[in-house]
Amino acid sequence: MAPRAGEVKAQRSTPRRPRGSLNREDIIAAAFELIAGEEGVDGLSMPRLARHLDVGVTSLYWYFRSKDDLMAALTEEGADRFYQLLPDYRGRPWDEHLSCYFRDFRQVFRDNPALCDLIVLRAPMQARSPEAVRRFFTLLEREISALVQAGFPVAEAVDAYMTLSVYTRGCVLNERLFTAAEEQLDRGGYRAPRPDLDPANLPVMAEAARYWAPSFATDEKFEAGMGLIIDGLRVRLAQLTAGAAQA
Amino acid sequence: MAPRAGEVKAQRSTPRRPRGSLNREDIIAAAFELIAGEEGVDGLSMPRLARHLDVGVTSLYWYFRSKDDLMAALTEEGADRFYQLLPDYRGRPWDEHLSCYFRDFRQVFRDNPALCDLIVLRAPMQARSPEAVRRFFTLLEREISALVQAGFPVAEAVDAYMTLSVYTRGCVLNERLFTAAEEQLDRGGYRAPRPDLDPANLPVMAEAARYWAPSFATDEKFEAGMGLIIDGLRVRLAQLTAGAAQA
DNA sequence: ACCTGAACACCGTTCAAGT
DNA sequence: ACCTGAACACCGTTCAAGT
Repeated sequence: MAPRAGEVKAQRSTPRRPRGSLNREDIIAAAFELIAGEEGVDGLSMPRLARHLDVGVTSLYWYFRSKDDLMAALTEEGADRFYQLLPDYRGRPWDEHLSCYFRDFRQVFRDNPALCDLIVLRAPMQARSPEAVRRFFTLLEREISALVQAGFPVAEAVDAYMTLSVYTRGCVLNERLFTAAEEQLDRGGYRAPRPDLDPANLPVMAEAARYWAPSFATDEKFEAGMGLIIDGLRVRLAQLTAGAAQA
Repeated sequence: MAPRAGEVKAQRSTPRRPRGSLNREDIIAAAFELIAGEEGVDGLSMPRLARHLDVGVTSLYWYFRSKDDLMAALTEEGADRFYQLLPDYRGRPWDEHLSCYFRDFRQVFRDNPALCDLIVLRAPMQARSPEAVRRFFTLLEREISALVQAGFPVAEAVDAYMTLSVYTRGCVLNERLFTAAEEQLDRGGYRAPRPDLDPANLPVMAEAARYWAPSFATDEKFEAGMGLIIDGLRVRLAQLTAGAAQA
């Protein structure tokens, strides 16, 4: 069937790329440009990426077996970028070190939604290459050593770091889902009115509504939770040093 | 173009459904059957759902404006199911109450991956109907009242609950991503060998590897983190009662 | 009022080429 | 060795009907 007049098949503008003009790194870089934009990680598609690179869609499949394969590479690159954005707070007291570090940890994800989607929402560690894992462990070495120097045994230092990491990513996830839903509601979704909390049936929640932060997303709420965990760590450390003094 | 012999257009088996034979609840129930199965939430599609119901795809659009609309309904129903699976631990000491409650909180999500995907990965509260929010607040009233009775001011009780909730969902997310990635690797993905941690460069991590739990997914690790948070709460409570005794 | 298939734009992926 | 379009199965959604 002949195309109707004015019917233009979506197609590449240039006739053909020379042979060496494409490579893995350029594709990954272009993908990061796309996901950093309006459409985000969800808006990334192979056709869109090909268009952005002015390449035939199928050319991408020479460098990546599948979209999953590409996503794994993006996740890996994203994780590296993330580690490099975390400052080094060594030298401060251990509790101050921790709160500064995880405050920034959270802030980096808030500033980079694409990084958040890549790492918090889909990057378990075993999906990464040996080099990426090594870089990850190097970061952990730095952070966990600081706790060991403060007096924590290695096992407890690991638990401490992981607890704060899990908590922080939980906060980030909460906030990310919250803002995503807000955007969707703004784009014409039905927004239900807040139900009024009857103080007769729900006396505590009626009062709690005054302190309520949707999605636990404020700096204050994050700090409150982090403070609880660090207080717990202070207790442990006190027990440990007391035990050591006794022995 | 006439279809080739043996070419069968995927189509409904029965000729046409009577007029009142479909409704919102049946569609939601069928969707839950599908997402509870092998394919999970990601495998849910409008055509698949229609096939499962033996209905024309477009019939679904009479009851749900869009797939997003359907997903919101599933999330809402899922949240209700989740609340009902949480047992009531009132009457126990506040710290025991909390640890039992959040231990179950985590276990429910581990037992129901579909519920986890629906609620942990995409259900911020403001996407829910007034009734669902009311039911949610009713649960919170029960849980937070227990903390208030133990001596926490309302604001701190809310923070305590939310901190544990965020931490627990962080653990659940971690584990969910981990198992999803494992499955993908088992389905023929390339699995990189663990890098060996050179004790010369990474002395602490080399020792930590012995205590390492991938994805913080063991019961032990979960309990360790929860214990830290509850220890932090004990500190607060002690400060509060000391302050009250002084006044 | 409720159910329907045809049709459209989009997606991921395979394949059989071209250079 | 690298790049390509045609083609396929699938998806979400709209529309103009049928009953």
